[in-house]
Amino acid sequence: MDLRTRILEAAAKVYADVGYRGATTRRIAGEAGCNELTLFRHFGSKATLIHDAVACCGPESKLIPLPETPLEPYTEVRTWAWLHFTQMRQHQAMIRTTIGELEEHPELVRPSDPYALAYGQLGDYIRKLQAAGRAHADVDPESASAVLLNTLLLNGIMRDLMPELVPDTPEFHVDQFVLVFLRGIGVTVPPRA
Amino acid sequence: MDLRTRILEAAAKVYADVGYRGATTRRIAGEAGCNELTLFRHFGSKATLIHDAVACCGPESKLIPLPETPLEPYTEVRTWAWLHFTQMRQHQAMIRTTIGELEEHPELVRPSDPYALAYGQLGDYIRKLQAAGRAHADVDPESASAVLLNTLLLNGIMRDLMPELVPDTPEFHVDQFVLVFLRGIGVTVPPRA
DNA sequence: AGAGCCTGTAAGTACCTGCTTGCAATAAAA
DNA sequence: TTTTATTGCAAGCAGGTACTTACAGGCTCT
Repeated sequence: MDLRTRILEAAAKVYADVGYRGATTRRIAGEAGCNELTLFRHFGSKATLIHDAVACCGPESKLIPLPETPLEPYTEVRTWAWLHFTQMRQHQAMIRTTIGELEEHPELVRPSDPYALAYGQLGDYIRKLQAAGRAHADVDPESASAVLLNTLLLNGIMRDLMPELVPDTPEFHVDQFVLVFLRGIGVTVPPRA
Repeated sequence: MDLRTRILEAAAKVYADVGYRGATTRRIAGEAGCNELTLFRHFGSKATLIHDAVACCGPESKLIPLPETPLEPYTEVRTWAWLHFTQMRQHQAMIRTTIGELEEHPELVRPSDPYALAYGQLGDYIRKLQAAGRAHADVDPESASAVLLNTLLLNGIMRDLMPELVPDTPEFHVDQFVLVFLRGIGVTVPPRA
C-alpha cells in the first residue's frame, strides 16, 4: 500500500484511540511503520496530518438510500437503520473521540457528515408518510428523526464499552428501536410475540 | 470557600473543557488560583486529583423521582424527562469529554451513575404501564427506555455545539421526544394542533 | 511566646512534545 | 550513467509535562 495512505490510516486510528493530544507524531509514525520525519515531509505539521486523516478515514459520506415513496415502512426503515447502525459501530472509536474533542477542534467535523444528511433524509421520509395519511400529522419530522438516529448512535458507540448497560444483541435493539419509533409517529406495525 | 473544594471544582472544569491530557496541573492550579504544588500536597498525583474531581463534581446521583404507580403518563414522563434533560445540559461538557475518554479512562465512570439508574427507573415505569394494560406488551421496556434517554442525552450534549443541526428550542424538542416515545410504547396521548 | 500546620516561592529533575537539520541509502527516471 | 525523488538514521532544539526538594511567611491553637 502507498506509504502516504498508510500514514493517514495510522493517524486516523491513533486519533480515534487516544484523541488529538494523545496522538503524538512518534506514535503515529510507529503505527504506520515509518520514520517520524516522514510525517512532516508529507504533511508539514501534526495539525494538517490529523485533519486530513479524519477527513479521509472517517465515516463515509455515501448516502444510504431510503425509498422515494414509502411502501413498507417497517422493512424499509429497519434495513436503513441497520445499515446506519453498522456504519456507526464501525467508526465508534472515532465518533466518541470526535464528540469529546468537538469543543476544542470543531474543524474536524465536516458539515457534510453523513449523519447530518441522514437526519434530513429520515425527516423527508416521515413527511411523506404524513402526507399519505400514514403517520400522525402532529409530530415534528425532524424531532422524530432525531429520536431514531440519536438512539441508534448512542447505542452503537456505547454498547461495547458498557456491556452491563446494553445487554441485548444489536439486532434485537435495532428491531425494538424501529418498532417504538414507527409506532411513535403513528405507523401501524404488526404486533409480535 | 475551602481551598480543597476550590481545587476540585477547578479540576473538574478544566477536565470537562480539555480532557484528561489537556488538564495540566499548571492549568488547574491557575483556574483554582493557587500554587501548583498545593495540588500535589492535597492529592498526591494528577490521577487521583482528576478522579476525585469528576467523582464529586460530576452529575449528581440524586434520583429524579418517577411515580410508583403511573397515573398521567404524559405529564409524569414529561416533567421527569425535562429534569433529566436539564441536568444533562448542565454537565454537557463533562459528559462529552467522558464519552471521548471512556476507552482510556473507564475508571472515571462510576457504576452508580445517575444515567444507569435512570434507564432502570424508566424501564420499571414502562413495565407497570404494560401490567396495567396501558402499553403494548411486545415492546422491551429497557429498549424503549433507551429510546427516550439516548435521544435526550445526545440532544442535550450536542445542541449548543451544532446549532444548525438542532434548530428548535429545548422545550419543543423534549415535548416531541416524549410524545413520540409514549405513542411508541402504546400510550395514547391527546393529539395537538 | 512558641509549636504546628498550611500555603507560597524558587529552583530543578527526568521525560515527552512538535519540529528541524545534516547526511547516507535506495530506486526509479532521464 | 547520471539525475532526481523518496526514505531512513542520528542528533538535537526549545518548550511543556508531572513531580520533587528546600526554604520562608502567616495562621491558629496552646
